[in-house]
Amino acid sequence: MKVIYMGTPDFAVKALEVLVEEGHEVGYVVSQPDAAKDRGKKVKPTPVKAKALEYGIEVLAPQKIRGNEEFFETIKAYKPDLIVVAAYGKILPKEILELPPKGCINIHASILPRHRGAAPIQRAIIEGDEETGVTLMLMEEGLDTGDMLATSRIKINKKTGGELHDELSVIGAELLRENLEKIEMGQLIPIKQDDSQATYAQMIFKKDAMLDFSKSAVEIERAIRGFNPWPVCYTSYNGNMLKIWEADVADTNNEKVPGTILSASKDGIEIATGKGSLIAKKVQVAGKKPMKVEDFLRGNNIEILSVLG
RNA sequence: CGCGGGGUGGAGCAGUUGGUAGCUCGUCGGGCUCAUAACCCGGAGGCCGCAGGUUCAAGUCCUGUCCCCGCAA
Repeated sequence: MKVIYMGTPDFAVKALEVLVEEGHEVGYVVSQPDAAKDRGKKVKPTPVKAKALEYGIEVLAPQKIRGNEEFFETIKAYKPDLIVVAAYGKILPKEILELPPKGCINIHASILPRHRGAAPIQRAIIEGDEETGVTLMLMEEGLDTGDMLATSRIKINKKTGGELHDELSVIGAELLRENLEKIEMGQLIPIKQDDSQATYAQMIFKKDAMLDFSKSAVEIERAIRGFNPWPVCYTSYNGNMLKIWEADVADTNNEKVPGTILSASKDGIEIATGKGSLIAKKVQVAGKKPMKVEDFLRGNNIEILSVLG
């Protein structure tokens, strides 16, 4: 098939590889415009763009999609059979959705209709879901509201946002691979989403990762896991930023103010929360790499009973 | 050239007004002990990121360079 692929971050790289590996003609790859990011303000291509360039595929990175005549005419002239989208980052207008005969197919990192939207992977962890997955769906104008074509499920267990992200990226790409032929043949049966069960996974901002010790230790641990490796839950200790990369939950009940450091040893730094206590296992301070509490304590003194936040 | 912190024995940190390096842990050997992640004794291990400069003398001052990290986007 003649395919146009739209995607931006790491999550979307695998699916592009699958399209190429399966022998489809990817005429264009559409990605977000390069932006000055990271330390030093260096402009870097998006992961998907980088992969496309490796393949020698022409990359389009329009600033705007809606009302962009030049862009629309370009892809229209290509006459794609199918458009595949994975974490592209922009809403596609109706005219593009209706362009390819086989439709626009999206790879979404959740079992729809749960977690529609921007950050389905992290939100699934944070909200304590037992499992999540990937959904292959036909796109329509609403945000992740289209009919579902196929799903693949996976247990979350104690995975971090990063681990789950990587697994779902592969699972999503494989789900696409398994269904490409059926898509081409029109053999998949679209299943309507039950809108009454829909939830939205809001985009994540750095401030979302600020720790609130008045919550239960269980909830906090999930946030720490979900926000790892980005933005990483943080609090402050003596006015300095302290990130917590990994933590366990303990039943220990106490009367201390949430955020109070109860103890500190090689086994972790125990912190009082609204319910139960949290045991930080891996932490990081500004300018340093994340390190096990055991290592951290060798060179840093932690004052017991001081309060974080 | 966006702002800032840092690169010191395997790990995490100290290192004062420049005078050849110290702590905690680990590690190796020995001892105590029913036993131990405990305790005691002893040992190994560092061209102090790299290059140059100032100096009688630099981890410690100056310049350049590489790498890591926090913030901001």
